[in-house]
Amino acid sequence: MDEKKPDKVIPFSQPKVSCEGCGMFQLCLPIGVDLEEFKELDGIIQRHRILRRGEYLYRAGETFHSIYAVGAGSIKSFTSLEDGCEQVTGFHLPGEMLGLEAINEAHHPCSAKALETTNLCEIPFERLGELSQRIPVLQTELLKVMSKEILHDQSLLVLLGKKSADERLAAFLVSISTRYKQRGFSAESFRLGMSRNDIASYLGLAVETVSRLFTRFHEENLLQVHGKDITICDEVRLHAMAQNAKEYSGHNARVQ
Amino acid sequence: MDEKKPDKVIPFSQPKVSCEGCGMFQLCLPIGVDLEEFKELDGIIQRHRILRRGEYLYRAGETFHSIYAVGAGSIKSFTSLEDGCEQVTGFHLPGEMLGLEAINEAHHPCSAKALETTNLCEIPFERLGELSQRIPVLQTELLKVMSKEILHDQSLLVLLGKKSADERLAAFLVSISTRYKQRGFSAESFRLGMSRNDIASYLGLAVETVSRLFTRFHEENLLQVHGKDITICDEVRLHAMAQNAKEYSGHNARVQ
DNA sequence: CGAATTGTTGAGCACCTTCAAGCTAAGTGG
DNA sequence: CCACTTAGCTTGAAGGTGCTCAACAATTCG
Repeated sequence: MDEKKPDKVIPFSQPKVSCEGCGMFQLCLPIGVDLEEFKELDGIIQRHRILRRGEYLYRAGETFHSIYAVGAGSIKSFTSLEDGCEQVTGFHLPGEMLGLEAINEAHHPCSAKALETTNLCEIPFERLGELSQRIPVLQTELLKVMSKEILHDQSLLVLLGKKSADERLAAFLVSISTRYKQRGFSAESFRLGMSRNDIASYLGLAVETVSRLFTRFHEENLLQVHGKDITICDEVRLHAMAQNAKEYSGHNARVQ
Repeated sequence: MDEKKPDKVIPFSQPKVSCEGCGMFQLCLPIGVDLEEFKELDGIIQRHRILRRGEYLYRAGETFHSIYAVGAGSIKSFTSLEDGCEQVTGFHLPGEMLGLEAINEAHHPCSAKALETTNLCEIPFERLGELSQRIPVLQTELLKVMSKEILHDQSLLVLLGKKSADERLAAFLVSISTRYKQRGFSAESFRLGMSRNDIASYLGLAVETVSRLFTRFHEENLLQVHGKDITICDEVRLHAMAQNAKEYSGHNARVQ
């Protein structure tokens, strides 16, 4: 795990970049791991697994080995219900992790599928466990990532439990926008990798409702919508709406 | 479990029972921690914090120090929205843990309040971190508990995203029943510590709807309902309903 | 280019919410 | 101990939000 032959530079073809060379470097395991420690971590990570649109990363029921970090592209997590329909439980954008919900069990409780061509880092959980035994910061980071996931799910609970359809879509867009921004991408313009169906499932709405909302948001000059390409026009109002759809309308929300 | 100094018996007043003496012993940190290790864990746990009905364990925004395990009684977790109304995010029964969602932040993202007289063990997170650095099994267990929480939240997402009111209440009752059973209590008869309002919030429904459902379930001989005291009469049908309300009705669901 | 999948739009209706009133239970003070 | 107050629960009636069904448009893909 320590001694490294100079295999860092790979001839060509497969873009096998080490974490240090990866744009997502500070993002996957955010901070505080010093360089020596980091090399150990780098050593266990299996880099650049690539999936094409529609391919599965794992399926519900498969045995759990690794957690994953998204490099470029996007992934959806979902559970399939008895009657065949899916409930989308999360979208994973560049720099985000997935697979954490499986740690408790021997097998994955949900499936993960690429929404577009996506590359990921695979982190064998067994070895990550050993490693974080030795590297306190790593343990803390791991717990934080999991805690963050819990937090995210709970904010989703509020969304599904209390919010109207308007508020849900607004909150969804704000969330995506914020996450892109954190990763250094544009917060105003982005492409939604997922289908309207996926969005509807995630937000607990019918597809038709989501579709109607997009056109209405467009008419109200909140957004520019061209299929999957979204541009946020009135960020302030969208934020206000994400919290409370009734108060926003008409008069501008007070400008922060 | 073998050599014990006679410090087990405490003079009197404050019922300061060690974990070994606690009925929830194997439940909080389920398994596999050997005795020596366990004593270390036992050493950092602050036992028997007691709350009366309505008292807060912590409030949203307070700084995070500890996670908690419920001994007897029950706790609700909830976030308060801008407009004052609450979204209940979880109920915590004997043997279950709470506070995990705060690990990522310095402060608690939600509040926790006792639904009845409740005693808890407080586990300072800082020291638990150090300890699990030394005791691999403990680290694994901690991750598992968190992963389980994620899993639970995700099953709730499905509930709120896809299920009808009938299915939601049925699933809720099945969940409570199952959890009591796991802890060695009756799976058929139990008292719901929370108000109808709390249940409604948790399930994303109006209070009136929940109330109506209880009376309907009673009329259909699924349950006996006397205020907060519930007895499950037709467990099979309730289970079937929790998954798919339409298929269940009339004809018996196939018996497992 | 044609087939298939995905997205949009419209109309009607169902489920659940909202509003409103009465009821029960619990806690308080005289 | 009872009257009073208050909060919580139940029940009814009306209305709206979002769903279902259905047809059509647009996009993707072989």
